[in-house]
Amino acid sequence: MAMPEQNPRRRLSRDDWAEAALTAIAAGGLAAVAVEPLAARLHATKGSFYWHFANRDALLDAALARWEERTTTDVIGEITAMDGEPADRLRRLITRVVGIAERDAVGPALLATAADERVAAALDRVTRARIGLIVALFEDAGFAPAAAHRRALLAYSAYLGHAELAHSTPQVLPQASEERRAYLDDVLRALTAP
Amino acid sequence: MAMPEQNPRRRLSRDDWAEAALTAIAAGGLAAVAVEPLAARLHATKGSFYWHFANRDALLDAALARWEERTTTDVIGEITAMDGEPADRLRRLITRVVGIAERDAVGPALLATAADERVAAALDRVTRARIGLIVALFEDAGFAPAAAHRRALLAYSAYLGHAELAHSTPQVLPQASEERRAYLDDVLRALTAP
DNA sequence: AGAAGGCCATACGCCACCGTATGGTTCTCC
DNA sequence: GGAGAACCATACGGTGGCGTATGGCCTTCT
Repeated sequence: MAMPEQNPRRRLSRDDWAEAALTAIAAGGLAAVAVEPLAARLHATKGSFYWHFANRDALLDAALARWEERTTTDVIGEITAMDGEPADRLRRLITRVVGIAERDAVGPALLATAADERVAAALDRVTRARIGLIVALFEDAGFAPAAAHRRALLAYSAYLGHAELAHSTPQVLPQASEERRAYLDDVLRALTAP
Repeated sequence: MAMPEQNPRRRLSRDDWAEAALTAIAAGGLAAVAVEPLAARLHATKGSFYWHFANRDALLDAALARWEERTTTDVIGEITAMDGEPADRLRRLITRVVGIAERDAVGPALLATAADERVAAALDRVTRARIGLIVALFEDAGFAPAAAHRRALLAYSAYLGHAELAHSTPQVLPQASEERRAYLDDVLRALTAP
């Protein structure tokens, strides 16, 4: 719940607005991206906004691009650059990515607004990139392509569902860190079963 | 995309409005539930709405209650009333429920609006009921309580994720029915592994 | 120092939606 | 077949958000 827009910075950048838009999406979905309320949160007015952006749509585009890069490019780069056993890499990907998902609510919010064309396009790219990464990991782990794809789909579905649970009804998820570890172990065991 | 509100029925019931609200939620999230557009779709005016409901909030409550009953009570009743091997019941639950999920977009839309108190409450009840059912199935299948709970969580996460994928980027899911069968087999195998 | 342009506040018209008020239809039941 | 209730349309004021216009400040460069 950190609100980085509090510091008394006078002049705002385009990125400040995009970031605020992402915060709004996480909090209330696409519909929550409204220029005037955003301006209020940033202690500015529409005058500032409409200098940086042509309109609300342009802001959405910028926010989506920002999210897409942050949640795909960065993580995927980190994992592919990693070495070690496939099982280890899978484990690290999961722990890493689950941590991110539990903090960031933008993804779930966007999934609900897949009706919007631009959102659908961004989701499509992100989804394929992520699944592609997981498929590669399973293939490295020795699964045949078709089987690897199925397992990757299952793994990614479980990831998405976990992210949803984490931000909608987190109480049902294991809280204590030992329980979390046991759960992760079990998930990995199931996902990598014969 | 069936729009059941087309038939030239003159007078509307409370349930007609609730149903239209659910359709709107599925299409555009909570924010899409707007009285006047809904009235237009139903070929009526606000005059009708405000006779049946006190305000927009009352409509949301009614819609949520309707969804909650439909997606919990009904399915759970059907499965618990079922007999047969645990594995069979699990399989039938999955096929049954995945079919529903792929058609109905209300769940994903609500997950994105968990910020709303009433939505959170409904989600909490639905989530617990569903997970409870799955836990019971895994226990019947011979898993110890803790392990059954972990597996149920994984299964339910996968289900949620699958629902998300089905309505946001369905292209990544297996399309042909043989592929779907192979995928389902693999998922069941993974979920019920040692 | 002063001019130019980057950055922002204020004020305005517009539209979509909410909720209310009020009067008209259309059922239902005797 | 007429009274009362159920149901609905129309019209209205209020609010919040979008986008534009315009003028002012603040920085930067010369």
